[in-house]
Amino acid sequence: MAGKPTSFDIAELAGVSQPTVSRALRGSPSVSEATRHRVQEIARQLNYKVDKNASNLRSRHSNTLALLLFEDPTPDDSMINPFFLAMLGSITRATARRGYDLLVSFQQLSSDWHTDYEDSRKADGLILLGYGDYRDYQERHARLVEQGTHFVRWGSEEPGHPEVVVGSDNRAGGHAVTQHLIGLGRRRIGFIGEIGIGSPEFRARYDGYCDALREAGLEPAAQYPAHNAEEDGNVAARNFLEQGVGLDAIVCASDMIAIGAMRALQKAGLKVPDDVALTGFDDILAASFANPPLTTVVQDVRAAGELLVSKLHDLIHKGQSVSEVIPTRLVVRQSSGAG
Amino acid sequence: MAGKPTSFDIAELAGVSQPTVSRALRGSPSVSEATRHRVQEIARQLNYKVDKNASNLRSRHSNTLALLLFEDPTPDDSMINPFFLAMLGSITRATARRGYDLLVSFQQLSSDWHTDYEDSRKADGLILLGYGDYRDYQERHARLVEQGTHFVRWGSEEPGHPEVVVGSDNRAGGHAVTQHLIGLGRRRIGFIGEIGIGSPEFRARYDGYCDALREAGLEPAAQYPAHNAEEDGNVAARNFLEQGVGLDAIVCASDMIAIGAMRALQKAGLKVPDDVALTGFDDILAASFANPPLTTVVQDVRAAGELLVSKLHDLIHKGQSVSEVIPTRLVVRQSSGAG
DNA sequence: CTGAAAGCGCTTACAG
DNA sequence: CTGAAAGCGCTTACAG
Repeated sequence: MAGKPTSFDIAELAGVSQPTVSRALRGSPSVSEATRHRVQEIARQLNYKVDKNASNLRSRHSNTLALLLFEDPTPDDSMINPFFLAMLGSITRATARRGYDLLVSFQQLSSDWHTDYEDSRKADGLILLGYGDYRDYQERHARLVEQGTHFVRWGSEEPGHPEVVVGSDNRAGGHAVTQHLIGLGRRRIGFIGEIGIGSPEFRARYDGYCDALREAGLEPAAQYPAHNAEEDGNVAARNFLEQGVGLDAIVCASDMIAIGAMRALQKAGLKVPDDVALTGFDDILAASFANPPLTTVVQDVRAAGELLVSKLHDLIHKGQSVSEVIPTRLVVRQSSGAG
Repeated sequence: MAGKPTSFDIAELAGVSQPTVSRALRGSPSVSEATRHRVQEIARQLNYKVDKNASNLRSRHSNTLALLLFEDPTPDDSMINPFFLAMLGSITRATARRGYDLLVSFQQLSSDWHTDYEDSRKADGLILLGYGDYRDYQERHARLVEQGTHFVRWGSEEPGHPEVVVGSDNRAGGHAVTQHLIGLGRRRIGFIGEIGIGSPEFRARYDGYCDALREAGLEPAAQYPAHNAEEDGNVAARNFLEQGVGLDAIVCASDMIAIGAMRALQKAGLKVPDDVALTGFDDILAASFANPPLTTVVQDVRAAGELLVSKLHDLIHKGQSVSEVIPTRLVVRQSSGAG
């Protein structure tokens, strides 16, 4: 027996047929306990492992999930958004718990990702993670649905799309954090973050911000676009300052944006939170180390990973599942001026 | 043609044999350009993708790399070390650049990882990433070598082991940061971090710390163990304080440890850096947001991912490669009391 | 440059 | 409970 042992080698040693080895190793109930024990013992001794390519080919599923991470407009090689990195960790754990392998891939929105994984039978299903420009995404999305690909997406539900989406309650989060600032006496509250069609999650946070203001009889004071990057937050805050918009608080669409905005404000000699209160969204690790520490909205990353995987599992095995919105939670630290 | 198209479907439509389709799609030079064009065009129209399970089975390689992330003694479900998360991002990018798929898996040091991937032909090679307890690792390591598994490891080279290792120059990093503190006039400098056999990287940082002190005619003032976690750093610093060890600086074996130590010092009413200077290692995102921002040693994560993947590639295709040490770089921020 | 044949190592009917 | 046969969809000799 040269090279790696096969099921035929085990069969010969165990004195049974090769299919019986296959059944025994998979724990089929139609194999006698004695046979199963003998086969498993021999397999163990020979360090035999089932060839996944062969078994996947025959059984027509791979027991593998693919995580496709598609990134912002600026997919430079620098840094991945820390929130997605945390999601990646959580998803990896959740797939392992369910006995799947996980294939991870960075994607450009423009590439062929929509066909590459399930079509080539590398994966039984896809997890889509990213802030995608929705207009661009929609064509591909239609293809996925049409081809019967199993997939779940992280983000916001889009009306009229039957896909399974798991996401945070961004609107409630934006509402909670804005209400918190209002309760602390802030009145001229601005917002930093994209609110266009390409950024539905930021948009929902913005909508929650507007809701809270209107409930309090206030108006949105100002809004500046920014993608989820420190530099974008920095630039947006500088714009606020240059234009002399007098704000006493800024709700930022993400922690990275807030950290960038904080840098701009402090550089301009303003005190956070005394002159301007500042809040983030995500609760990435760095948020609690900002100076002052950032009041923010926690996204439950652990639940997110668990739900994405379990729903994809249902889609694969039961043919259906439903979207779900995960509650968010306000974390009050010093940047909002509480206490 | 029900279900997904196969190479036979393409062959029939193109009026050639099925092996010719296979060759044309792989860009074999022994196919006429006309045939190749015709086949590729038909494949595109039908949205045909080569079945990876079949091609892997036949060709006996998977074009997939597996990243096995094995974690610290306390593999709770909480959080993955941010440095490893950054490495994960970098490795994912590097594998994609080389056309490999990446399988990601968390491993317990105690589990069967050493056989599970290459043996089952899920991957052509393994990337091992983690602070492993070396004693535990060695048995498995021997098995990997013995079975001819292709693998590279992140970390420190171990004498007498022929494996390919990529890692930072931890000793030089520990030396540089300690020398920096000495240059600023600090004299009683402690160290927080494990230095046992199970933590070779922390140990190397410690050795560099000792080197720098001795060169300056100083002695290591104190050392406390800590794994790479905020809480461990916090506990270690509290121990220093309780025991009344008078220190004017502490070199921490990682940023997470330093952040925890900073919390303990500040809680005790000490000023960083005025009373005690503090330094980290890794340069995770949170390091620059600590208060005060953390002087630390940068590990070149991008180079790390690139080298791990290219060396594993060489191992797979040329049968050999060599270990490499990546230079580190000191980043001076305020926690060390400079400027 | 192309085709007919074989075979990678399994799992799945089917038969007993 | 077990086995003989077939076949998943490719790639690889081999022949021409």
